[in-house]
Amino acid sequence: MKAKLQDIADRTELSIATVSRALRSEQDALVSHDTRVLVRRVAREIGYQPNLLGRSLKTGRTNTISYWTFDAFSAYYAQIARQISEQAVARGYSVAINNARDASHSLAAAGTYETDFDSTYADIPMAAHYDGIIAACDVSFARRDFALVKRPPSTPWVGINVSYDCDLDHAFLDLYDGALQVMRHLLGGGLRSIAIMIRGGKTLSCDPRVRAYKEMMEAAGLPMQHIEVEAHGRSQGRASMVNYVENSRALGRALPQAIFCVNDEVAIGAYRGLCDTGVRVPDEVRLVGCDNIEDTAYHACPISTVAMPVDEMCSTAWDFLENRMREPELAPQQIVLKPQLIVRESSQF
Amino acid sequence: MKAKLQDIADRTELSIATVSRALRSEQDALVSHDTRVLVRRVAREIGYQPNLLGRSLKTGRTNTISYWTFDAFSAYYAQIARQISEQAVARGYSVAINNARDASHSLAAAGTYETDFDSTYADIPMAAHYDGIIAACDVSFARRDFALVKRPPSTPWVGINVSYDCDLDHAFLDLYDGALQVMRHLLGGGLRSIAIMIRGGKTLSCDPRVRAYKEMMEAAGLPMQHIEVEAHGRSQGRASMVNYVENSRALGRALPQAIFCVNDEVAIGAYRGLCDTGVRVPDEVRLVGCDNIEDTAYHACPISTVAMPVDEMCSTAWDFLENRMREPELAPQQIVLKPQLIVRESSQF
DNA sequence: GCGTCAATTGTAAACGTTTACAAAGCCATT
DNA sequence: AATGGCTTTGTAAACGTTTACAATTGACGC
Repeated sequence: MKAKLQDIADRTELSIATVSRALRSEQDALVSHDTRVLVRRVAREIGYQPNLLGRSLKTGRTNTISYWTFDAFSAYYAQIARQISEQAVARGYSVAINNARDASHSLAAAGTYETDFDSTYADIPMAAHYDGIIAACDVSFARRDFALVKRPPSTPWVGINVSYDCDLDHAFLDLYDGALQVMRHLLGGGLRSIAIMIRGGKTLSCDPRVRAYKEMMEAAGLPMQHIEVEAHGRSQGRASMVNYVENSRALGRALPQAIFCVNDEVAIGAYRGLCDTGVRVPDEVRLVGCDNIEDTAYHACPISTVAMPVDEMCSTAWDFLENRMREPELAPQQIVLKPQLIVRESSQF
Repeated sequence: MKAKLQDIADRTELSIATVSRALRSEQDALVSHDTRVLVRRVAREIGYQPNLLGRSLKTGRTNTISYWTFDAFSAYYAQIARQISEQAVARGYSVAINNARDASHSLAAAGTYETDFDSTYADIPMAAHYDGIIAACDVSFARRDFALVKRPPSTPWVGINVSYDCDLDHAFLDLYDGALQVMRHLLGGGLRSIAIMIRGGKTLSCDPRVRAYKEMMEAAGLPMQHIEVEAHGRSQGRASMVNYVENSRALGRALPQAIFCVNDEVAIGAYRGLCDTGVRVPDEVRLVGCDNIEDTAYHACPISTVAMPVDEMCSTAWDFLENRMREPELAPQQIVLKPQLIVRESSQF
C-alpha cells in the first residue's frame, strides 16, 4: 500500500522518530547530516507522502480553512472565492468551500439566497477540523448578530463582504458609500426620476444600498421608486424589467430616467429587458449596476457599476485570520473598504 | 475542549466502544434500545461532534473527493464546479477544489492555462487522503496520456470535460461534434469566408474544434483563416479582434463573414472588439461562441453558442466515481456527450 | 579515570476514532 | 443441570503521525 514512516524506518534501520525528524526539521537540527540525507533519499525512492490525517490528528492543525458562503460560483462571488483560494495556496493552506446553496437545492433553484446559516451549515463543516473560517455573508443576514452564527467554538473566524456591526474580526465593503456615489452621480446629472431595482422583503429593509438611495432621494425631495426582482440574477432582472416596461406602457406611466440595480447581474438582465422592449440605453433609461463583474464592460453599451476592492478585502481577511490564529486574544481587527464608482456609457450624460 | 467519545463514556458509565456503536449504528442493532437513547441524549447535551480526522484515520475513508481543474471560477468552469459540488453534498461527500491556477499565479495572471498537472499539483493534493478524484482537464492536455498524470496510486479517478482517448473512466464532451454543428450552420448559410479564433501553439494543433473546422473547410474547398488570441478570456478576445480589424483595414483585406470563437468569453470579447471598431454584428460579421455561458444570451445582440450538457456530464461522472469506489475492478466506464448548437441573433441569416 | 556536556537516536505515549474478538448474561432446549 | 445461541457490552489493538523524555555515544576538561 502507500508508503509510511515505518517503511522508511525499516529500510534505513532507524527508528520511526528519527525518520520523522529527518523529514520535518529545517537545516540539520535534531538529526545528523548523513541521516537527513539518507532518509530523504529513501523517502523519495519509495514515493513517501505523509499521511495528513495522522499528522493533523496529532498536531491539531489541518492547514485547511473553510470558506463559508451562500454562493461560490456566480461571477462576483467567484471572484472572491478565487481570491480566497489563491491566497490560501500562497500562504500554505488548503481551502474547503462550504457553499450553503449546495445544501439547499430548492433554494438554489429558486435563486434566492435567504438561507439560514444555522440550518444549512449542518454537520460536516461543523465537525471538520478547520484551522479557521472565512465567511462571506449575504445582505439578507444584516440584521442578525454575526456572533450568533453557529460555528465550532474557538475556531478563528473572519467575516467578509457585508457589514454586521459586530465586534468580531471583519473586512467589509462599504456598500452604503458605494450607493452614495451612484446617487450623487445620477442626481448630479440632473435626473429627477430614479428607481432602485432590488429584491423585496428582508433584503429591501436591510440593504445599505437601499438606505443610501432613500436618504439621497429624500434629501432631494424626490419619491422613491422600487422595482422588485424575485432574486438577484440575470433572468429575474430581465423578467422584471420587461414586465415593468409593459405595465408602464399599459398605464401610460413614464419610465424612470435611471435605474440603480442591486448588482450587475440584475443590471445585465434589465439591460436585456430594455432591449426586448425597445427602450434605448442610455438615451431613455440610464442603468447602473454594482460589483463590476467582467461582463459589464463588454456589452454594446457598457454598463456603469461600482467596483469592489475584492483583492484587498480578501488579502486583508487572510491577514486578520493569520493574526488571530497566531494570537487568539488579539483585539478585534476591522476594516471597512470603499468601493469606487465606474461610469460607463449606460449612464453617461 | 471539544467533546469526544470518552466524555460520553464517562457520563453514561459505558465503554467507549458501546458509545461509538450507539451513535453510528442504524436501528437498534448492536446496542440496546435504552443505551442508544441515553447515549444520543448525552451526546446532544454536551454538543458532541465526531472528530473526522480520527474517524478517517481509522476507516481509511474521508468522504471527501478532490476536484482537479485548471480554473474553477470563470463562468463555464464555475458551472461545472458548482455541479460537482452540489452533487457531492447530495451524495454525502465534501469536495476539495484543487485549482491549478492557484498554484501558479504567474500563469493565472497571464490567463494561460498551459499548465503542467505534474508540476502544479504539488504535495498537498497528492498527500491528502481523498476517496476519489474528478479531474476536468484542458484541451492543451489532449495529446498526453491521461494515465501518465501523477496521482495517488489506486485512488478512483474520473476524467471530465475533454477527451483523451484513454481507457480510464470518463464522461467527456464531444467538442468535435459541437464544432461540426457550428460549421454546418455557417456553411449551410452560404458563407464562404469563415475564421476560427483560438490560441495558437499546442492548443491549435490539439483542439478537436480546430480539427472539425479544418475538415469542414477543406471539404468545402475553402482556405483556413486563423485569428490568434493570447488566452481564452474576454480581454484577449477583444484585443485580438480590434487588432485584426485594424490590420485588415490597413491592408485593404476583407473581414471574414463569420468567426467561430473557441469559447464564449473570447466571443464576447470579439463582439466588443467589433463594437469598438464599428463593425456590425451580424450584418458584416457573424459570431459563434462555445459553452453557452449565461452572459451570451443577454447581450444586445445575443450570441450564438454551443450548449454543453454540463449537468449530465457531472452527474454521470459522479455515478462513475461511486461505482468505481464500490467496485474497483469494474471495466472502464465511458460516455461521450453531444453538445447542442444554439443559434442566436449573432449568426442569423 | 571520572564527570559534564552536546549531539544524536530510541522508546513510548498520545491524538480520537473503529472494530475484531472476547466475555458476560440470559433464555430456551435437551 | 448442561449445552447452545442470542444479545449486549467491554477490552484492546489499530490507523500514521508527532514529541516529551530517556538513553546512548563520544569528546573533552579536569
